[in-house]
Amino acid sequence: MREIQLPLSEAKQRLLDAAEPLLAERGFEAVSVRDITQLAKANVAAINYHFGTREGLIGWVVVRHLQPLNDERLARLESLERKGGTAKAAPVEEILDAWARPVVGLVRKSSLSERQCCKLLGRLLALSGEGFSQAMADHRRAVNDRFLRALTKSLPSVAPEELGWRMHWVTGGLIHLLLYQELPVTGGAAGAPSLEAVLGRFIRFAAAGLREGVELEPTAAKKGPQATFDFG
Amino acid sequence: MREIQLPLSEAKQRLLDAAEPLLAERGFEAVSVRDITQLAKANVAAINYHFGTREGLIGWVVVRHLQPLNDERLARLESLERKGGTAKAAPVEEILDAWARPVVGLVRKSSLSERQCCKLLGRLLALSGEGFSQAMADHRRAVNDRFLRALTKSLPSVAPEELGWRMHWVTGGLIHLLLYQELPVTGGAAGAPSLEAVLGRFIRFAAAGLREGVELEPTAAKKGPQATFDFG
DNA sequence: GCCCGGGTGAATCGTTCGTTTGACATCCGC
DNA sequence: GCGGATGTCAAACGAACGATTCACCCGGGC
Repeated sequence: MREIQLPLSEAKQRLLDAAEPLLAERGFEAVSVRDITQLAKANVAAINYHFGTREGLIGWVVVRHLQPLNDERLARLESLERKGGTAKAAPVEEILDAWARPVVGLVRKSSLSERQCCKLLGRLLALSGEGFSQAMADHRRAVNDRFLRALTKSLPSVAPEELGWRMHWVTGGLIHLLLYQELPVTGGAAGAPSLEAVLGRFIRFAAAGLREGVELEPTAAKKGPQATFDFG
Repeated sequence: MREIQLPLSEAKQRLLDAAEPLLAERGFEAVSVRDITQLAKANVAAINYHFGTREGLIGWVVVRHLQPLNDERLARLESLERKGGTAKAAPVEEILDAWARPVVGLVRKSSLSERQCCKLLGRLLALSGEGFSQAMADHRRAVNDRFLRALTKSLPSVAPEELGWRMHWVTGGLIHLLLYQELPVTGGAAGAPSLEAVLGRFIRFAAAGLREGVELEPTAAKKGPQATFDFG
């Protein structure tokens, strides 16, 4: 499922680099091809020439960010499961860490500012699969399934369907965190905490929510039908 | 702060009734005045005549839904605090109930379908105060402050700033719940649970997250500076 | 030298947008 | 009956949109 990262022509690169901060700040609907080409110092026709349509460019932005995110999520989860062996289930915090933490790697690697990259990622995640290519949508579903399975193994006393709902809400929390990270900071006495710190606190919060109702001595797992659950 | 609900002319009413399902389904940017007037069987000029501008109409939609929501939230919280007296703090679940549950009342009362009303409310909450009138923004801030204060009283061992962050994420969860309620349902063995049921499970989940780190015997509250925190 | 394909440029296409205009309809107080 | 609000209507406005056209430039192969 992991696609090769084909090298972009310099022109495509420049157009994408111009588009991304605009899309991050204003959202996908509020950016015109003229805004992008003007910032990229290119001609209006350039976008249609290189990407076919405006939506084609948006699609590139989507895969350029969500593909690495989902790849890294999967890689961390697999590393986690390899480390623990097949028998032992990974702790919830570590699963959530593998799920949420890759964001900081993307933000670091991106040429965008931290604020802009977070906003862009938040907007992309908020799409929830709408308007994705089939391959992207399938990949996303697969990652969701893998994480849900890991969580089910880690929290056998919580019904898988309930875990799906809870991850759905956790996803909403992460999106809100990425989109409006600056919101709660205003007026705070201390300075804004770093993204890593906020994510750490978010993971603890989310883990507690996922664990709700779990006794210290886990009851036997009630194996329900393994429904496909798309919590994104 | 509670504004009088001034009666609308029949034309305004009809335009708003036509606009709301469209805005719910497609979002605020993807609905044109012609879409609205066509559905309302009115003339294009009607919107500008009755609401000044397109944004004026959107503003009416905002207050028509968020004002009652925030009013009901405050009313329930006050009723909760009256019931418990000034000394005892309300349980987290009940505070969250007062915060989240009013949406089902709005959905019931609305002429929109449950799905559309939820989507519209989700979109409105996702605005997070952007593009609100000053009065609406102030009201929202006041409600947030009240709830944060109540939670701080109920969970004195959690730093108020931390509670602000956690409510920020809970807000994201609620928005995601309202916007994509249908998402996790596909493929589930059982039918879709009702909105009330989902909200109840969400409240339990959120309460567990808010309580994270709280010991059974609460430690002494560390009174930090009461920063204004806008978690919406 | 020559051509030819990849790429750029200015200009323009047709469409849709929010808003405005001015003529016309309707109703109420006088 | 008549004048003046109060709305509604078709038509048109200017601006912005995504997309396209066509002339042009430039580098490597024949």
